[in-house]
Amino acid sequence: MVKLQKSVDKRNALIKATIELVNNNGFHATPMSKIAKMAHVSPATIYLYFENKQDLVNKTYIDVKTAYTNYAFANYNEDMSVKEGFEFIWKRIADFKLNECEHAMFLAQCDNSPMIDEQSRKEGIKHLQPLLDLWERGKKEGVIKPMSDYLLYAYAINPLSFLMMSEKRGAIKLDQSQIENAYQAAWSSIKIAPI
Amino acid sequence: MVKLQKSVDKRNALIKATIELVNNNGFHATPMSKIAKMAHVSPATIYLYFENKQDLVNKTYIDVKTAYTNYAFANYNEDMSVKEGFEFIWKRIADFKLNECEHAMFLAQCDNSPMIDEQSRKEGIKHLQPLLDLWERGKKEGVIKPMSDYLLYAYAINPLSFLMMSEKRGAIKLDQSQIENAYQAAWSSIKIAPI
DNA sequence: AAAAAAAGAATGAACGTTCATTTTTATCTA
DNA sequence: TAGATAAAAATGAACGTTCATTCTTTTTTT
Repeated sequence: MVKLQKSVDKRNALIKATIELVNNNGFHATPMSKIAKMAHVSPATIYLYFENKQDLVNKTYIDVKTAYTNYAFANYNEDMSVKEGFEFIWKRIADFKLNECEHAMFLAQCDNSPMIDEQSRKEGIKHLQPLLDLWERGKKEGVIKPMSDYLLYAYAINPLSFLMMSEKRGAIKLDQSQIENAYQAAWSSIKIAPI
Repeated sequence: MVKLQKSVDKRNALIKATIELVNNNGFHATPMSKIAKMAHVSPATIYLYFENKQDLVNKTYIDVKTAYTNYAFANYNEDMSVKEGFEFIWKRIADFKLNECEHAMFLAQCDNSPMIDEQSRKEGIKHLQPLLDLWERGKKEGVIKPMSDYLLYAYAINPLSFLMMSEKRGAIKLDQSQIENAYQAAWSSIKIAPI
């Protein structure tokens, strides 16, 4: 049997340090030496786990994006009605963005800067399929507005990133009632209004 | 009389170069030497116009943010009804984000990374007041949902940033009918639904 | 005892900023 | 107005530092 060479713990520590340092300083102001220090590892050791700095940050991005979508769709099943399913997924995503905000901040920074390879970006989008399927069904049933997935995402999901950043920056504090407001805003932006 | 020393053109060229290079490479991967080259100026000259690199990027941020809000509120007047006023401002902002996308991209990157001083960030928010006033009026009239300004902004305005980035990345192409869809989504997310 | 993993020190390139000098502009004088 | 002079603006080269990455050696594991 080919044993698991190299420790998974060390890799995780490196990913974790990368997230924290990039959140606070940005990609290019985060030296490998600091990442190494925070992960209690020699700079040279990083290169046993990752090809180079760009590879490290790409892999970190994919890791975090995967954690995000795994969280979002955990316990979701397709038997739910479109409205129920959307509320379920939306609230999971809200949970993730507001509780795991280190991860969410990292994604927000990656998604708005040229620091990630186009390929890793594409890789990260894949995992959103269940939500896109739900929307497709919603459009067929006449429950969801017949708009492109990007428009639906822009209004139903993406605002959570803005709210998370605002909260992280101390501009607002999101309590339960505001999250409920946000959900209602999200739903009313994409649902087809009753006549 | 103290004449206008130093050329305004040169300052503008530096700001323009900063926007373009930061958009393509990020703040820390944009060397002063490249900014200088693109502005047809010696590196040392930059320091006659700005204190240092951080100051240059802060000033650029404020410049662009000001241009953004100036554009958004040009020709707006408070006599309009809340619905009319919102549509007017929204469409101006959409115009700006989709046509002046170099500027909009720069703002999006600044707003999601630690590259800007907290103080310059605050400075940039100020100019949004007319929109906040409109929303205040809308809430009083029972036309706009009684939510915090951050929530309203998150759903009514911020999605345009996401759409602009997606278009810039080549993922979508926004035609007039999609912009109209986006407007309807924005409005339905914040308006109070008829009973 | 051999192989794999990890380490710290070393390397060369790139960066922000400053320095010494030159070029341009404005002011003054005859 | 022409020429001289001073001040301001601009420059290219240089400095000291920092960084990603590699090299050589040591430690750990098999």
